[in-house]
Amino acid sequence: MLTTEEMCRKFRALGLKVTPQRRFIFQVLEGNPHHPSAEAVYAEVRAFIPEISLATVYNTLRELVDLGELRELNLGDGKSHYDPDLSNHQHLVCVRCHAVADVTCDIGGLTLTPEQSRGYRLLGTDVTFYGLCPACQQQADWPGQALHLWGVSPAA
Amino acid sequence: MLTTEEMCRKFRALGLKVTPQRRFIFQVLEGNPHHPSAEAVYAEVRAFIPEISLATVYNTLRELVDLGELRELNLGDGKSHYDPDLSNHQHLVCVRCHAVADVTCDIGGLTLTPEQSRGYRLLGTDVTFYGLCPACQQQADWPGQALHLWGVSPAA
DNA sequence: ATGTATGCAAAGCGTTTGCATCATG
DNA sequence: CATGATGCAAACGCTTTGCATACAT
Repeated sequence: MLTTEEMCRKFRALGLKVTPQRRFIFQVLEGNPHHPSAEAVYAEVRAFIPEISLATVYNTLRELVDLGELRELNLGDGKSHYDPDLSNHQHLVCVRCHAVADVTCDIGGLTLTPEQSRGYRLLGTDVTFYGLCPACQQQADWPGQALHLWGVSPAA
Repeated sequence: MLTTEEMCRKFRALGLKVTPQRRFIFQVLEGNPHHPSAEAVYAEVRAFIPEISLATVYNTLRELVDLGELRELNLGDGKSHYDPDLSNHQHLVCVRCHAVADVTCDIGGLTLTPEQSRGYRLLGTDVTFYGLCPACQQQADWPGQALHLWGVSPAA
């Protein structure tokens, strides 16, 4: 994502208005490494604008996603998470507590042959790694059955 | 997933009961290549048991997923899809109509170094390709902005 | 006979939308 | 001043759950 000031300029250039609500949302997202959910962004922005509504947060997040300034992530917990880091990186997600670590790994080898792509025009590839984070490995109460929730290929 | 008969045996062995509802759900899923949603499974099973409830379908699908007999897929359309094919394969999803093609491509090169895995115990890797299916490439009404909805690394 | 599964309906959760009001450009 | 954004609350779609009844074992 661009910096807050650059985002404000971009919004104005597109005929969109820069409200205090939007500016604070930009600010909360700028450089945010925590992959926050909409609710988490809402909570953070409320520290600055207590009256902001959750709907405004959702609307602004969607605009940023549509503008290509924000990545929407599915971490498997049923809610969308948002990542302002547009650089080529992947995510390593804890299947138990949904903690996320950024991973930079070369996925250049992942190409589809013409037979494999079946006439699809390939637009992008999502690679997500699933595992147990250090903290959750300590916990004894993990049933161990939930890997299947993730539609995942077994680890090598 | 196992065959319907094998699934019935497995359920009984686990102390779970084999009802006509469950047997038909197994049957609809067995070898099903269509990555159906819960609603789609419900529709198909209703052809055999018109009185079955959607809740029963959801409950049985979840049991199968928990038993590791069914893969739950997120195709980006907001609902879960189910895949009885447990073999190592990936999915190529149309970002416009959510059509799905199975892809078998070697992801063995996707390994994380110890520094990359940050102490996580790696359980699996999800690779999903996004693109435009042949039919949707014909449509002119595609805004082309929605790639960002997918948290995706740009195509090579 | 025991205990689990079922159907139904309601609740739950994340997200979107309608509408009157407000404020940016 | 005109258009687009806001807040609120209601609606939404998917999924889960509570409960009384029915059925598999």
